[in-house]
Amino acid sequence: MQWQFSNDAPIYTQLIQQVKVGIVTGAFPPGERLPSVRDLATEAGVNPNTMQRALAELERDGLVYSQRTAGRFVTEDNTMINQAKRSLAERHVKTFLEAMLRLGFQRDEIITLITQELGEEEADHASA
Amino acid sequence: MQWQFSNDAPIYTQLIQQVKVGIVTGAFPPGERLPSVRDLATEAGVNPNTMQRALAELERDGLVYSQRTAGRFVTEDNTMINQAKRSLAERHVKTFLEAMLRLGFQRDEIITLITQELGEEEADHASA
DNA sequence: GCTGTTGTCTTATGTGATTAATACAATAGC
DNA sequence: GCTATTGTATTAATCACATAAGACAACAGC
Repeated sequence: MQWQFSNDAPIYTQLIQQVKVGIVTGAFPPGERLPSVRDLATEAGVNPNTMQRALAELERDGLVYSQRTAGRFVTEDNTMINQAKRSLAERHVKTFLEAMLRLGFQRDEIITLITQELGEEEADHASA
Repeated sequence: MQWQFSNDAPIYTQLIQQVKVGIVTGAFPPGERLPSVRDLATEAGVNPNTMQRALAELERDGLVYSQRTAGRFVTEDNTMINQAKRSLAERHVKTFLEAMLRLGFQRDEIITLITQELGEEEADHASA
């Protein structure tokens, strides 16, 4: 798990996002025990309280659950995880398109920019 | 000019973004005088100091300039404005694609999602 | 049963963002 | 020239975020 933060948003919200991404991408598989709050905090380089806050919020979403002293676990509900993934993707798509349309870009221009950038990334990977 | 803020980022950074968008979209045309700091602040529902901070930063970017007591004006440099627009777009595209690829979506899946969403928006507009 | 680890809670402190309330010099407009 | 408006600066107060340090009950594992 790679942890990195920007300074244009609260750390605890970024923690929520990154753990969530870790879950939907399988870095934290369904049913698997997460490292303890303290360990995760150390790993991410944040205060245990901050990590606790993020995990508590993920628990409210149902993506993880805690067993008093045994630790914290990723949900076994694959449907919920897929739902979370689809939800994340949809929000990204909507946010992106809203921003681009607001800037005045036409639909075909957006498609063009996307395919261009995808091509470049592919080229980058090939040359790397 | 529509002002709205989320609580997951400092207001002054959101102000910077929104004024910048206003400039590149022509809501604030090149060379035009902006409302005073106080008026803009009132309009946006924020403190004048916060608006001042945002405008000062836009001034460092060169998108606006201030004349002591006459007010603040949008740059007449269309090249700079177009450059800002392209820069904003590129950042949106990159951020979006990074997020989607990290979630594990394939290139063609991304294209599909985009075109789907664009189709729905078109339908929305048509029905409205 | 003991012990260490777990999630959880509490209190205190520091920092940055934001608001609030002014104040000032410069000057456009009359 | 006067005056109101302008950008700009200063100081203080408030709030959320983040850290720090420590405490507690519960219980898994021995």
